Amino acid sequence: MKRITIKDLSKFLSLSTSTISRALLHDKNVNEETRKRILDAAEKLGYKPNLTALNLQSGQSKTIGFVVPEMITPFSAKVLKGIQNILYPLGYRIIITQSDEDSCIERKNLQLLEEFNVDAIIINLCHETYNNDIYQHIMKQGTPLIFFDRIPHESLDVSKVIVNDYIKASLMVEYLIKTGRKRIVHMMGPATIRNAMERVNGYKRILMKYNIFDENLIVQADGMTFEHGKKAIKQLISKNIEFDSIFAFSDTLALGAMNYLHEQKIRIPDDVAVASFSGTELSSMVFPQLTSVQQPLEKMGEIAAELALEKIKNNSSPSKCIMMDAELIYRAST
Amino acid sequence: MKRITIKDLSKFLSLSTSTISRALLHDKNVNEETRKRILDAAEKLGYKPNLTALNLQSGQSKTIGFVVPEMITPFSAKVLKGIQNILYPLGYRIIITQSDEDSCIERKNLQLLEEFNVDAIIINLCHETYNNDIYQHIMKQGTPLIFFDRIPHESLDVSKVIVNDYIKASLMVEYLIKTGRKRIVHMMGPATIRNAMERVNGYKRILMKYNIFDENLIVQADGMTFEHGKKAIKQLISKNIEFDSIFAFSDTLALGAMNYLHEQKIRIPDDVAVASFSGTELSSMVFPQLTSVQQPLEKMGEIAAELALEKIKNNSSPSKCIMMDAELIYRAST
DNA sequence: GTGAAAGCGCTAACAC
DNA sequence: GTGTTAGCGCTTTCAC
Repeated sequence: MKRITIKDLSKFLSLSTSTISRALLHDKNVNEETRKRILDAAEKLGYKPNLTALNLQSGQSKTIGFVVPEMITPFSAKVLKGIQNILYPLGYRIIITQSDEDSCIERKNLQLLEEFNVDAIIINLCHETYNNDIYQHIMKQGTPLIFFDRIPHESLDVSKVIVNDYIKASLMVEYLIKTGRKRIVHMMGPATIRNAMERVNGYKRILMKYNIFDENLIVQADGMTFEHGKKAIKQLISKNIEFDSIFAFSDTLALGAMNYLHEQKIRIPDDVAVASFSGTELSSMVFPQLTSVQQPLEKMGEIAAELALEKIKNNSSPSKCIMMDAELIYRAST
Repeated sequence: MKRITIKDLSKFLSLSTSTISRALLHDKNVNEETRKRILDAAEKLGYKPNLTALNLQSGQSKTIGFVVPEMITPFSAKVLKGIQNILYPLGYRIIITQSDEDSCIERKNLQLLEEFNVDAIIINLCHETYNNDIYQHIMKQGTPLIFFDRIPHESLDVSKVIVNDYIKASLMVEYLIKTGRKRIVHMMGPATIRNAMERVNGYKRILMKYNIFDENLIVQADGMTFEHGKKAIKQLISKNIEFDSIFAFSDTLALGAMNYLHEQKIRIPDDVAVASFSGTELSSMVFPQLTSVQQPLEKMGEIAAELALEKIKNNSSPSKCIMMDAELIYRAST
């Protein structure tokens, strides 16, 4: 089923390919009559432009790389949706790679995207710093890098999309306090993730403000999975440290913790309230439904895509850091 | 940061572009000495082949479309992983589109993929039949269509990857009976999905075999979301129909049901056991962890990708229907 | 207002 | 064993 090309049209209409091209591009230098004939013929014969040829010509690959740490929660999928909203209508393809929270895989993914000659890369880091050399290498090649959610340290001059982790964590913790909780555990994410530090700092600030800070209430998950969350809370309990609530770095960690609490017949929220930070459907698919900081993920994807487009148009355009607002959603777990 | 091309190499080495090309392609018609010089230079200057040029040349887009009904559960992401395993190393891009369980969106997505001129499409249907015309249209264009999980009726001559829904549903239901359950509810998926019919038939067969079939125990969810599952079980309960277990069409529906049971303080599995059909991490992230039919999703993705490659190589190669084995995983919910 | 021709980066058929 | 050339589908000078 050979595709109709501009050449076919040119033969069919006994016109040069350039005229056809012009008509198709709405160039004014085409007789109205001719234009119509061409458009009709194109329609009738089912002409579709060959994107590959256009890309070769323009020197772009019209492909954007999207690098995410995981796709087990709907987090990345929602951001992806936003990116697609913006980029698909513009004819961009999106190549997705999953890093499985592993910096080595992330590294390989970035190399893969380099092979693919992507026009830009939108990325949510695994762990900060480990791959800094590659980020810089890629940028030096002239490929714009846009970060969202988990971003690297200031050192890199890149555009970013984030929420105010520090403030939102503070607000969530303060909310827990207002509902009468005093022994609030923070299940912290890996310290190599900048957001983990922001959130723990927000947490600390509030607990100190209310004079109820206790170092022992911070538990560090060794990783980002459900099992890590479960294990962390198990250890805490085995140490006989009392607590009446948990503020977790992510939905996944929170779910792990909740699962263990359930197993131990600890009631949520009666005995222990649970809150998290994320904003995916996951929070409302468990029991009890989870109170959490809801990030505007789809919107974040859209913004990230727009930042990418800006940089594609002009790579030396100034980098922006867009701070999005996030909403606290109160559900049954608190 | 202009990319190094074969022409640059040719100038740099004072050789023709064809010799360079040959060396790079490991063509034997190149002097060993020359070959080495070329490869060294390519390495040193950081030569990367321009995939767009290759694609234009070969007439392929080296792009595969992937159409899925949703990405809220990790289901599609796992299949995607399998597809990526096979296709990324071969230089294929994968374009993902999400249909949100809506046939209209699926339709638009398929049209989008047509614009992108993909070499093949791997698809998990929303609802059967509604878009049959488009499937046929696409195939007539010469674009291979590979179905997995939810497949269309026999009428289409396409390759497919599935599990034996009928048998596995039977086994799961039989397992529930063996654990002493007698009033087993089946929460059925939309009848427009072939698998829903297969699974309900498997369910029926076993209940009839044990002489405990009761029409009232089949509830039909109006859709595929968590809320649909919740609503369906709520209605059942409001009708005062007694039951001691649920076999749900999908994880998502099962979770909705579980949520409602929890709300009503109905104990799982003590009062009501719950089992589902799927095979994602979701089943082990809830409480109690969910017994389910675990499909080898990543493997299914790999097979689907291979089937796609077969068809790309030779579109008239015979269509295959690969039936994968699925495992019953017994967890705390039963 | 239209056509001829060059060129994007690469491969392959054809010379030599 | 190497070079020349054409061509993949398209846009875009440059002529006329």
